[in-house]
Order: sequence, then C-alpha cells, then structure tokens
Amino acid sequence: MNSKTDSREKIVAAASKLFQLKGYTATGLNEILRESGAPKGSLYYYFPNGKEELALAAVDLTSKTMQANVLAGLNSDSDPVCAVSKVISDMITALKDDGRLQTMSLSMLALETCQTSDTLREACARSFEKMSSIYAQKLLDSGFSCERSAELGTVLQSMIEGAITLSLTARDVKPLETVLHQLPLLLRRDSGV
Amino acid sequence: MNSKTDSREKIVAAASKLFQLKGYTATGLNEILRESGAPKGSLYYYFPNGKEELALAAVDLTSKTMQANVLAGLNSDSDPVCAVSKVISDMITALKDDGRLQTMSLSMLALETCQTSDTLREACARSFEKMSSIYAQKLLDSGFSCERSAELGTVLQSMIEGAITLSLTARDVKPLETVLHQLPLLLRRDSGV
DNA sequence: GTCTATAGGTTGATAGAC
DNA sequence: GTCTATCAACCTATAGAC
Repeated sequence: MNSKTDSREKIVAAASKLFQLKGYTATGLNEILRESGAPKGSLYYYFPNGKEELALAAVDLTSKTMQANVLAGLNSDSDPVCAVSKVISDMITALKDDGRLQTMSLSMLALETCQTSDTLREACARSFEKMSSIYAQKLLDSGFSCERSAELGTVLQSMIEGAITLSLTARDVKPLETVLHQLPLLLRRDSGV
Repeated sequence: MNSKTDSREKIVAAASKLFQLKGYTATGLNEILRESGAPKGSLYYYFPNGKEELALAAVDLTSKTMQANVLAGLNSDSDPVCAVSKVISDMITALKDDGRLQTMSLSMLALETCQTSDTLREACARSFEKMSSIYAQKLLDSGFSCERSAELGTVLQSMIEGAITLSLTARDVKPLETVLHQLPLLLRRDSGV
C-alpha cells in the first residue's frame, strides 16, 4: 500500500468536505486535522503555503467529483432535457437525504475567497467555466447551435448554482424542483434567438 | 437631531457592508466598529445577543435596499422583459464600477449561516422569497398566469443570484450578460407549460 | 447610556524532537 | 519524513468605570 500519499489524500478529502459544509473561513485547520486523523506537522509538510494551498487542492478534488457526477447524469439520456433533468433530480435526492452540500456547489467557497485570494478565485472560476462547458457540450451534441449551446450552458450553470443556494437556505428543495419544471421551456429547440 | 439611534444605524450600515464584502465569519466585530466609528460597548448595548443579532439587523437592511433597487428597475418599463433586463443591466453597471457586491446578493451570507444559525437562515430565506415574489408580481401584472408567474419568479431569482456568483468569481460580467441575452426566450408568452 | 480594558478561547503558523 | 509543543495574533464576549 502506498502510505506515501495516504496522509495527504485524507487531509484533502477532509478539507474538501468541511470547506463545502462550513465554508473557508469558518473551517479551522485543527478541525480538518481532527477529521482526517493526521497530525498538524503533515499538513505543513504537504502544503508549505498553509491553508490557501490546501484549499486549492480541495477545490480541485471537489471540482473533479462534481464534473464526474454531472457527466454521469448527462450520459443517462440522449435527450438534453431529460439528461439535464436527471442531473437536477439527483441533486434534489441528495439534498433530501441530508440537507447539506456534498460535492454539489463551490458557490460559498468562491464568494468567500474571490475578494481575498486570486489563486482560489481563479480555481473556482475555472471550475464554473468547466461545468458550463459540460452542459454546453451536451447541447451541442444534441444539435443546438454552437453559440446557443455556449450561452445556455452558462445559463444552466447559473440557474442551478442559484437554485442550490435558495434550496439550502429555505431547507426546501422547491426552488430546484421549480427549475426542473421550467427546464423544457428554456431548452426549446424552436425559434432560437 | 436624534443621536439616539444614530450609533445603532451606523453600526448596522457598516456591518451590512462588510458582511456582504467579506462574509459573515471573516468579518470581525472589531472591524465593524472601526468602520462605523462606534465603540464596542455600544454594540453590545444595542445587540445584547452579539454578532448573530447584529447580522440579523444587517440582513434586514440589505434586504430592504435590494428590494427597493429591484422594484425601481422593474417599474422603469411596463414590458416584463425590458423591466427585468433593466434590473440586470443595473447590476452589470454596478459590478463594472467596482467589482464588489454592493446590495446585490445575500448568497454568501445565506450559505455561510444556513447550517449554523436558524435565525439567520430564515431571515435570508425570507429575503430570497420576497425577491422571487417581486419578480412574480411583475409577471402577473403583465398577464402571465398565476402559477407560471410564481415559477418564473423563482427561476429568475435563482438565475440572477447564480450569475452574480459566477460574474464575481470570474471578475467578468459575461455570465450576467449571457443571462440578459437569454432572458427573452425564458419569458416568452406563447405556449406556457 | 456610553465607553474601555480585559478575560478566555481559538486561530494559522513554526521550531525542533524523533 | 513524521509528528508534538508552542507561539503570537486574533476573535467574541464581559465586567465595570464614568
């Protein structure tokens, strides 16, 4: 077994979970270490630049998992409306199971850090951009025009991030369900602008 | 002059500004007091329950200002597409002037506090709900059906909050501009679901 | 009522033993 | 390489002088 990167991975996994749950500022390094079981020395061995460098690794991990989840949902159906609906339904189910963020949104971390750390801001921006492009690619494959696919990808990403925020705040998945319900209208093929 | 509530109002105004800019956890009470010019004793005189009670007042202030801004934009045109476009254009202009949140979104504060404080979570949820209903009322007045108005109000609120998050993170108003561009399609009158 | 000084606890980070 | 003991700085909250 490779115990070499094991400590590192456990720290990043714990950080990724806690940053999403409580936010960047509210999550202490001690808490991350307690959760991961690793001692403090290991953290500064693997991440000499401290909290910011660890958060960067956590964002990358969260981002990759999010992308995999969305891609899996999109691949479940060839019809783009059904495919995106599946992605949102999965989020609703996950949110109902436990009312917490679990690899669904980087919004809190992005908003917290975008004014204070360019490194983290850019990492979050890349993640948002990637998610938009994943939605756009699905639309492009389904016959939407190049320009309209790109625009709708951004709109979908905005709408879903916003609906997650509203649903978490209300402790009620209704905003996500409403977006789900209005999805067919937004993605109509006819009379594209 | 009524100096009675003057200190209180200055504290709430400073808190409202800093909470939106840096977030709830990252903003210290000392910083708020420094910004407002009031001493620490006054804070605990007006807000015996400390930071949470102050944040509640700050959310109420921010929420009221946001509602006034959106209502002003919506009243600028009788056509709902033009009216909502005006609201979003104003946000784009404000974001271009200085790339910071200024009475535009409670998303960061809502995400930060929704897992730890029911009081603040509910205050943010009420604000989101109110904003959705303001958009819905405009659509209702423009002849949309009652049910469709309510649903589109939620979708608009989600989409705009999400696009603000994306624009701030990317330091680029393009996501908001894209939403603006796709707005006419979302709000088409024909063939309502 | 208004304000200051300080308590008590936590944070991110470091130095150095093994 | 891995870990522990400890630092200085910061936080929220309080007690009590004016």
